Amino acid sequence: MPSRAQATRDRLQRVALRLFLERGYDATTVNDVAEAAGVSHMTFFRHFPTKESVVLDDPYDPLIGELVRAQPTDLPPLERARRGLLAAWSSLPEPADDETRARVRLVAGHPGLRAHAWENNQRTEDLVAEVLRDGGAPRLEARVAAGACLGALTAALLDWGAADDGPLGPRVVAALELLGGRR
Amino acid sequence: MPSRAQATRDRLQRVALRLFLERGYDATTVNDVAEAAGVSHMTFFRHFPTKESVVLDDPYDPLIGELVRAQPTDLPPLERARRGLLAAWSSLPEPADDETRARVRLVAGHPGLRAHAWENNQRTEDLVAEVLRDGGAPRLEARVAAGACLGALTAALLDWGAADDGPLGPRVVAALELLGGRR
DNA sequence: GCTTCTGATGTTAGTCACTAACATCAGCTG
DNA sequence: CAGCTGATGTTAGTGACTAACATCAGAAGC
Repeated sequence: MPSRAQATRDRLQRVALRLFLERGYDATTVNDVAEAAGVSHMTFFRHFPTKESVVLDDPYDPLIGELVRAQPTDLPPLERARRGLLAAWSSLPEPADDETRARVRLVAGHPGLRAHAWENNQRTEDLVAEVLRDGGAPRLEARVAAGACLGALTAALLDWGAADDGPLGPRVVAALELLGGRR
Repeated sequence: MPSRAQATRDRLQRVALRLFLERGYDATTVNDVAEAAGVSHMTFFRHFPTKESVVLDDPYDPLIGELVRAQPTDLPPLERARRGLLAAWSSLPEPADDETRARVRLVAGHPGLRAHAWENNQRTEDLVAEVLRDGGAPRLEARVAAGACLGALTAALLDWGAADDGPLGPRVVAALELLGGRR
């Protein structure tokens, strides 16, 4: 991980977020970002495969997979997914700073970005569904459980982004609790 | 609904699906589709706002909103959403023909298309969440219920698309049943 | 210090989705 | 047949993204 490249990458990301917030995402071209960061647009694309990807990072999949797998297989799949995601959440550092909220809002307010964010989510969902299937769940049930839990997680994140106050954690926990089978 | 325009639209959609299946989505340009349909690329974009939209139609939102709203407000939001979506489903014609399955597969196999399909889904989700809030549900709970139900629906659709046999309807019903609070 | 090698970056010239402005053409109405 | 209107074509863009090739900065070895 050479440091010059890493510095350029960080600079691009920082500058991009700032410009997107200032001028709006669509009104900011990749060229604007590159120029403001003092590089050419090619350098931008060497660090980020798409304009959207500069806003969206999501490296948590492996951890989630592990922790869902660690839940007892005699639970119903929905419950297993739920507990696994709760466990994953509680083992992560709270990333709920203001910059993250700004990022969530940026994404929430832009259909294209929302769609891309959902792609990440979908990858996680596929992973969770696969783990559930390995634990013996029928395919449909595995997918539904994964879809419902990830849907709830996303809802919590968007809800937190739209709110002005309060930490993310409790919302995530509350969202997953709501799937917990009380009626 | 003038008939010439409608005919052109239908032709574009038919030709597009055929070419996408034959050559792949990315390898087919909008110009290819337009040319094969005997029109210019501008005509394509007059009928479909994006290349992706020619594959994705989704006019069911208003019905879903109505039917969720029609469920008793003294039910928990998740249950209300669940029953409303079940009602909406059972009042729709079964669209589960081979062409639809081909379409679902096309979408499932292409990240960009999946993302766009999710946008439609998100619109529906927002609508359902809003209806639930109108019925007195707290914001987070409304979003979670909507997210979980729509996630389950999508899972059912993808599951059906990936399978070789069987109708869609029962899968949808089964998916929503799985959210029905048994543990 | 100088060469050399390599990874980071720049330049240039594309393709393709998508848009705006304006021209034209087909079919219907009077 | 004149005229109107909606469907379509033409042209000329912008902007995301890619490929090919050139260059430049810094570390490694001499």
